[in-house]
This record gives sequence, structure tokens and C-alpha cells, in this order.
Amino acid sequence: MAARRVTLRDIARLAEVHPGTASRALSDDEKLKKLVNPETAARVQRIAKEMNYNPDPAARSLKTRRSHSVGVLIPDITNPLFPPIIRGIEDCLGGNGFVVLLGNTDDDSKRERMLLDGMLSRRVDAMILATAKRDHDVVVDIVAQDLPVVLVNRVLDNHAIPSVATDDMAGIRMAVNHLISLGHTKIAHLAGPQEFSTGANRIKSFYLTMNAAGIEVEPNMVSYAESFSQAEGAKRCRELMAAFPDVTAIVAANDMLAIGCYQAFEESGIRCPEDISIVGFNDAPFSDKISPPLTSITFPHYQVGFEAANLAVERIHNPNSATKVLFLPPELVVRKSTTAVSVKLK
Amino acid sequence: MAARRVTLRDIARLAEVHPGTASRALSDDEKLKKLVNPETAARVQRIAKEMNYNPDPAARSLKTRRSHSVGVLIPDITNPLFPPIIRGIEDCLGGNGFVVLLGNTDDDSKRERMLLDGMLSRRVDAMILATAKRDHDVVVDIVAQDLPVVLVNRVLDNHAIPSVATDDMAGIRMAVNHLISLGHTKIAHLAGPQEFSTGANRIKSFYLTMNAAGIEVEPNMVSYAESFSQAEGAKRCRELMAAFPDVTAIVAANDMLAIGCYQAFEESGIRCPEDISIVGFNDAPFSDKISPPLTSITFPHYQVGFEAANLAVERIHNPNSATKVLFLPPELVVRKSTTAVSVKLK
DNA sequence: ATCGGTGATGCAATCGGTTGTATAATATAC
DNA sequence: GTATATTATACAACCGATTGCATCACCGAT
Repeated sequence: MAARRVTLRDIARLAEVHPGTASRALSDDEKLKKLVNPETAARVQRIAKEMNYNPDPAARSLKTRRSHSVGVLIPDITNPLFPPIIRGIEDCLGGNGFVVLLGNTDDDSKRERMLLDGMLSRRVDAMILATAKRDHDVVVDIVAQDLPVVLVNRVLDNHAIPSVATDDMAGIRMAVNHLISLGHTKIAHLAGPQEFSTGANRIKSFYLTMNAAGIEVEPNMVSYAESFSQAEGAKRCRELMAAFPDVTAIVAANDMLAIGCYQAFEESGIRCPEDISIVGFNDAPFSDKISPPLTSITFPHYQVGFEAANLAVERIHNPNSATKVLFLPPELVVRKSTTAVSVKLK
Repeated sequence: MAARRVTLRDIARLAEVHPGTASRALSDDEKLKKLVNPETAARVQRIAKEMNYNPDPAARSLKTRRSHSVGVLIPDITNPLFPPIIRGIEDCLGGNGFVVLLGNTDDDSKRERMLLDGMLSRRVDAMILATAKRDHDVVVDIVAQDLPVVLVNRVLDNHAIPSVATDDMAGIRMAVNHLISLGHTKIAHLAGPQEFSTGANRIKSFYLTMNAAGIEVEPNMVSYAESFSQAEGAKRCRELMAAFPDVTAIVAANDMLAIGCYQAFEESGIRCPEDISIVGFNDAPFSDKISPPLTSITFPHYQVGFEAANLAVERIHNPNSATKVLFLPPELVVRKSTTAVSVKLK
């Protein structure tokens, strides 16, 4: 039946006040609200509730330039890393009366542009970017619009933008030190694509940690995957194993790459963890179910999303609030893919 | 800098026409557009493009009651079944100029209500419900508002609402027949919760298929899980194995339950597939990576989402279009968790 | 020359809240 | 008892696009 929506004028009429007064009585803004007599305000509020009044967001946003919505851009929701992050974002935002506009960019800047435009034109109150690329085109663009932005899962080198992420460097440090403590020294790194901050930070930390332990990294014992995919993992692992048969452990830049390695191991009859140990990164939801269960670096995905949304809300309410950069600690989850180094029988 | 947004009046001024004329020139509505002189229209359009004009959605939606956004309600994005569906929805919607408002209900009707209200008050043009519950409270509520609704991943018994899903019955039929063709006759069913249409349809199909094959299902050889979780799967599987040690195969209502069974098998030293075969449902992303890789029923998740969105768009443009109910075919993916029945050595 | 018709455009109301300013009513001060 | 604050409310413009209606120019027909 679609009964005509109840409007501010309706409740004003019932409360026998002017719409303007009614508006103030229902305002969240304390400054405005205290302009109206408490009794009148109470009456208006009661009637509004009785009538189940909901202000029209279009009308409101037309005047106020506020949409109570936040745009979220991620590479691909199909990547198991993102669902929990999104979930955190949505929970926080929803709790604050905001709604989430979601877009998948596929790391394609044309798509990203398009989605962003759509969101900007819909007057989102803030943007949360979970894209991991290191270029900041889009970011500066948004900043130029005076729109709050929060990065999630990555930070800018200069920490100029509010961000929430895990500490990639610390994570890799834990991974490497774990292997070292098991007696490994011939450790290879299967690095991710370098245009992602995650790929770049992890490789950096690998070198630093190895050096700190006094272990020299042989040239080419770090291999670069062109994507965070299983196929690339397998391919690079094959090359690595062929070039360095005496490697006893691999630090993979993420779980997908690690799983690709499993495949390469199997092909060449290498047993994991007996012959080689491997540790992943991200602790993807299935990492504990594969065989052998993968030792990995986990971090609180949900909280990362939640906190990012929190920062966004803070920024919306106070655009001049401090530019916080939050790192949530990673943790090492030891499973069955790593074990003490054994003397290889030739 | 936040340069003031360019408005319809701006381009009207530049094109030296009245805003009303400009509006018509830029309208998608052919009826309106042909009211204006083609030359004038072209000029207006050119200027609009040059000035990078974007109509304010708030203003537009205030007048037209259209928001060009669609609400999507799912139980939990963290459930691996949903990301590809969401992705399909977003791709289709985005291609049609709509934006997605996403909400996670956790199958909690209070949460669902809240999210729905938020979306309704934001004047979404349609709702897509991926919640699997069989009660239709929310649905009737939306229909009462004259708002297009599409169900995804489930259908109503009476097919009264446009929906897109896979054919649960056909899927289970394939699973059961696969086991039968491998020589199994002592087949148990680990059923899902019955308040979900998926749980209900799958159990029904199990009985039908077994009967059609002339195999009698022993009482209690169908066990009811209280949730689609690994823990429930393990628990029910233990009970089942204790009560029916001679069962040679299990049809699980979904992959999570099947994985729970793996755990139960391991506890009691039952080998899969040597001692027992098992089939899952959904083909979750990790089902091929676990050990043994799980035989499962797959269906085109992405397409299901895409088509659902398509239906929604169709409904938005023509509310009286036929109430389509689309079933996308499931497929059996045979992996290593099922094998020909072997004579058990006592 | 006049009229009806057609095509193109201008005009103005409208969608539903918000908010700066004016006004009225009451209280306080002298 | 008049002047001045103070408080509560009313008024009206406004956000930016849409659309029914009015208008006007120009056409061919009579």
C-alpha cells in the first residue's frame, strides 16, 4: 500500500508547532535542541516516536551535505582476507548510524575511479580504502575534496593519512626468528608483488631480520612473485628449489603463496615439514585445515576493520582530529609446517 | 580546496538556457529528452561533460524518490559462501549505475530489522535478501512497502517472490546417486538446521533419492545438526558412527559439516575415503585444499548473485515484470573423499 | 489576414528537512 | 512603569534537480 511517509510537517502539525521548531526539537545537535522549551521538545519527540517518524535522508542531506554513509573500496571481497575486515567496518559504522557503500576495484584503477566517483557523487561522508596498492593517486584526490579518508591494511610511508594495519615488519620478524630458533639458516623468502605495501614491507623486514641474526642472505634466495596467487607460489618455489636445493625453510609473503609451495613440494617429492619448513602470512581461514596445517602470521582482521571505521567516524565528527596511525600486533601461529632443521642425508 | 560543486544552474547559465531545459536535455528519459531541440540538447550535454557535471543524488532523489542504491542483507560476510555472491551482485548493480548498501544480520531478527530500517529510510530502490531463514516476516514487510525484493540462495515455497538459487534438491540427488553408483547403500545424511530452506530441501531430496533408488533409510540414520558449523558436524558424526558402525558413506548438508566429520573420523581412526566416503555441499573455497580434498556439490555462486541483482534491476525499472524464480544448476565435483565401497574386514 | 497546431523553452512549484533572522511573550532591571 | 534581556517560537529562504503548465514563435491551412 505504501502509505505516504510521515514527514516533519505531519508531526509539527500534530504537536501544534512550526516545522522549524519540530526540527530543532528532534535535532541531535545539543545547541539547537536547547533552543526549544523542554516540554515542547518532549511532546514533539513523543509524537515523532508514536508516528514512527524517520527524517528523509535525501532531504536532510540536500541541506546538510551529510549522507551518513561511508564508501569502502577493496580489491576483491572474494579474497578471504577481506570479509572479516569488512565485517568489522560494518559493525562499527552501523553502530554509529552509518551505512556502508561497498565497491570491488580488482586493483584496476579505472574501476577504482568509477566506483569512487559514484561514491563521491553520492556524498559519502568518508572513504575507507582497503586497497593495498602503494600509489596514492586516489588518496590525494580524496584529500583534495576535503573528505576524510582512512587506509586499512596499509599505511603511507610518511604516515600522512589515518590508517589501521598490522605491523608487517614485526610479523615477518616473528616468522624469521621462529625459523632461526628451530635451527634454520638456509632460509629463502618468497616475496609478494612490490607495488603493494605488504609485499614491500615484508621483504624489507626479511632482510633486516636475517642481517640482525648475522645470517647472510644469498643473492637470488629471495624470489619475487608477480601476484599473491597459488600459481605464482608454485612457479617461484620450483625455481627456488632448483637453484637452492639446500634451502631448509621458506618465508612466504602470504598464505596463498605458501600453498603454492605445497604444490611444488609435492611435485618433486619434498616432504613438509620433514625436508623443508614453511611459514605463511595472514592466517587465511583455511590455513589450519590444509595438510600440513600451515604455520602462519595472524592478525586481528576484524579489529583492524573496526578500528579503521572508528577513525573514520572520528574524522567525520572532527575533521581536525589527530592523524592517527594504528598498528595492531601480529602473532605467530605455529602449526605443522615448521619443524626443527634436520641434517639432510645426502 | 573543495571547489563548489557544479550544479545544474551553472551549466544552464553557460548554455544560456533555463535550468528546466537543461534538466530535460540531460535526462535519461527519452520522452523528456525529445522535448528539447537536438542542437540545444547537444550543447547542454557538451557543456555538462566539459564541466564534469554530476547531478546531486540527494536533490534528485528528494524529488524522484529514487536513490539508485540497493540494500543487500546477508547473514555474515565471513561465511565463505557469500563473498562471491556479493561480488556478483555488486558487479551487476555497479554496471547499472546502482550502489550497494551492505548489512550483516547474523541471522538475528532484531539486527535485521534495524539494518532494514536504515536502508528503507535511505530510500533504497530495492532489497536483495541473502538470508536463508524460512520465515518471511521481513519479506512481507518489504513487499508491503511496494519495494522490489529479490531473494538469493533461497526461494519461497510458493515462489511468490523473485529469487535466484541453486537447485538444492538436484544437488543432493547428484550426491546420493554418486555414492550409489560407487556401490554404497548404507548412506547416512547429516542434515542442516531445518529453519533454513537449504537444510529443509536437502533432507527432503535425500529421502526422495534414496527411495527412488529402492534403498530404505533406516530411522536415525539422518542426524540433525543445529548449525552449519564444524563443531556440530563433528558432534553429530560421532553419534552417527557410534550408532551405525556399518555406514559406508555420509551426505553432509554442507562443507562445514563435512569438515567436522573429518575431525570425528580422525578421532576414531576411521580412514577417509578407505573406510568411509563423504560428500559436502557448496564447494567452499578451501574444500579442494583440505585432506582429503572434499567431494562436493558446487554451484555458480557469482552468477547467482549477478542474476539476482539483474532481477532486482528489472523490477526497479518495471515493478510489474513477471515474478521470475531462477534455479542455476548445481554440479558434482568429485575429489578424493569418495571412493567405491569396499568390503569391510571384520 | 486569421486560426489551430506544433515544437521549443521558460516559469514556478515541489520534494522534506534545516537554520538564520524576525517576532512575540515573558522576565529582569532601574 | 518603561526599558532591556531572555526565551521560545514562527517565518521563510534554501539545498539542487524535476516536471506540469504556460507561453511564444512559427508553420501551413483556410
